[in-house]
Amino acid sequence: MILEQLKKIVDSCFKQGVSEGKWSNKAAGKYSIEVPKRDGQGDYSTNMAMVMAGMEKKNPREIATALVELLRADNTMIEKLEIAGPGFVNIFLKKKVWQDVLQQVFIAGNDFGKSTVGNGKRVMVEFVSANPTGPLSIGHGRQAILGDAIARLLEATGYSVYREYYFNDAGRQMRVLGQSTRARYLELLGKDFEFPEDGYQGEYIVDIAKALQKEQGDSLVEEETVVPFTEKAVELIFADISSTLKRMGIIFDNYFNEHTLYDEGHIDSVVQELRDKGLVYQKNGAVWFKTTEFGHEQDRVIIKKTGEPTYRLPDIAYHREKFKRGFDWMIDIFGSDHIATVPDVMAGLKALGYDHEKVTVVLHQFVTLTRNGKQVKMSTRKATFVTVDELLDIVGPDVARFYFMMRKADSQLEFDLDLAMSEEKENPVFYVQYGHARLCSILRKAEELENMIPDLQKVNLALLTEPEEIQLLKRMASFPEVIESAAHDLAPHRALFFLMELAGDWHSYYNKHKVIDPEHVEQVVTDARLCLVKALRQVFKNGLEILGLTAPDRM
RNA sequence: GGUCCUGUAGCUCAGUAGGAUAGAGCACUAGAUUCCUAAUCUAGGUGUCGCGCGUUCGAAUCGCGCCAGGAUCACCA
Repeated sequence: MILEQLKKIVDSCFKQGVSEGKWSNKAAGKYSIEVPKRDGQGDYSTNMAMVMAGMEKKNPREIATALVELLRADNTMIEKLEIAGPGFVNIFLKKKVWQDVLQQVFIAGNDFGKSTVGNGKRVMVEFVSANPTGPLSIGHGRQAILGDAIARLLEATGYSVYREYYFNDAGRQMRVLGQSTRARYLELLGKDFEFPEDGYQGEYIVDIAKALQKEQGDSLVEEETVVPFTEKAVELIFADISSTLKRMGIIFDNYFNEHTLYDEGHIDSVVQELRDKGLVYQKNGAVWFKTTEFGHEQDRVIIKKTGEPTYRLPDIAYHREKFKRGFDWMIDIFGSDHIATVPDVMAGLKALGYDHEKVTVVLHQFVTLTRNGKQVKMSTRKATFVTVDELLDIVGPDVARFYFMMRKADSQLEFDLDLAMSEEKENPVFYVQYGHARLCSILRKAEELENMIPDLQKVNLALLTEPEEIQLLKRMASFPEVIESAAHDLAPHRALFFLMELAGDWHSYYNKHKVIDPEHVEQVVTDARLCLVKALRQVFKNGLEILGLTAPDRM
């Protein structure tokens, strides 16, 4: 907000310069205003003079001087101006500008940091989408948290968000699941059994078999089909998955079953439509989609010679349904192993006449687990993987969520179990949460002393002049921008880093300055600082909440 | 071989539309607590930003070419 105001001032000075013939309009929109890295270089700085220098063939410092003269006319925000380095104009703002941030925080309250830039646009975030063959693995965990955090950020910036989980409980994988379950069931009853070669070896299959035994006794021994086994397995695994998601605080608006696409004829109609457009042909008994028409290296099979579709076809049909359901924007969160499917789906959508740019795919890299400094080997087949549930048992939902959000999607994520389990010093989750708890503690103390939280209108905010206080005010002021940019770039980690930095500023301040200390701190200063504390608590609370983390009052 | 991602301090990683002397946490060392929670703070130092060339006032950031690691290239999903 402060940046926006300053931008207006700078822009109008730029225009004034144009109308006075000091420079041309060429640099419009090319220059920027940013926060300098180092102290002493102002609250903000602009590179306008340097951008212009190249275009106008003039000395940047001359332009900077002219710009400074124009900016000097402002007396609302600007305290001081300096020309530095190769031609930066450093802008120092009045302290009052920062002190007034507290007003904004109090007025906005729980909404501070949120915005309406999304303008109510309907966005679907599809994530997790694991088929019910077993418990959620660590990789799913990352995706679940990443997707949910992106959804939360979009909600915070004014989008209307719909969370969807796409799954398929049919096909070969389900047969194998049923066969595995039957084998375990027979094993439990001491009968002969044959475990499928590529069967699911996890302990959870045994649990499912036990549940079946409890409900059905030995009545399924003579069962010819695999159906009751598959059904039970799917039922229990799905219950397990949704309870894991619930533990992580994730609630989907809808679970979309691939079946729907067949039952309602969407698969057939996609094929028909592509056929009508001449983009489909028969070869070797299979049906091929001419993806080469869309710049791909080779065509792809969409219906096998067995008559079954490959995964591409339902994926395309599913995305078409998303469009038909009227979403303005569709975000898919996938693991990097899905990379090959993306171009095929996009080609399908293009072929069907949809604007594929409304689909954004976020691919995240893998997760590795380390423990005692060594990488934990994970294999689903051998069931040596760590499930999200087990992880939650070990570290709890806040820590799990925090760690999964700590890296940008493009980076591989190393999950250090030792660090995550630590309840002391080095755990960044507690560092941030402790910041909030400390603020609560001070406010409790204020109440105990019947000090009461002072009325903002009566407090003299001009008493907040310590460098650490200005730093905290600045940091708070940037919160809405951070949330907006994190949402825009679908990058929750950036909001998390903000909270860690805010916590750092706050812990330093806490150790250096007293808020409540009748002997050394004047009451009027305490009042002002209590306002600062209250506002800080609000920012911590909002930030933690937007990311789905809890904000404990005490620790 | 094609496509995508990654390569920044001993380790794990930030670095938003190219900006000034490249940052944080961990680890290591030494200190800080009569009083708002020491799950905290303060002070110590490290870098050919994988390599090379180019674009320009200016490159970790953009382009091209290499090198290394990961993912993926089914009539599996």
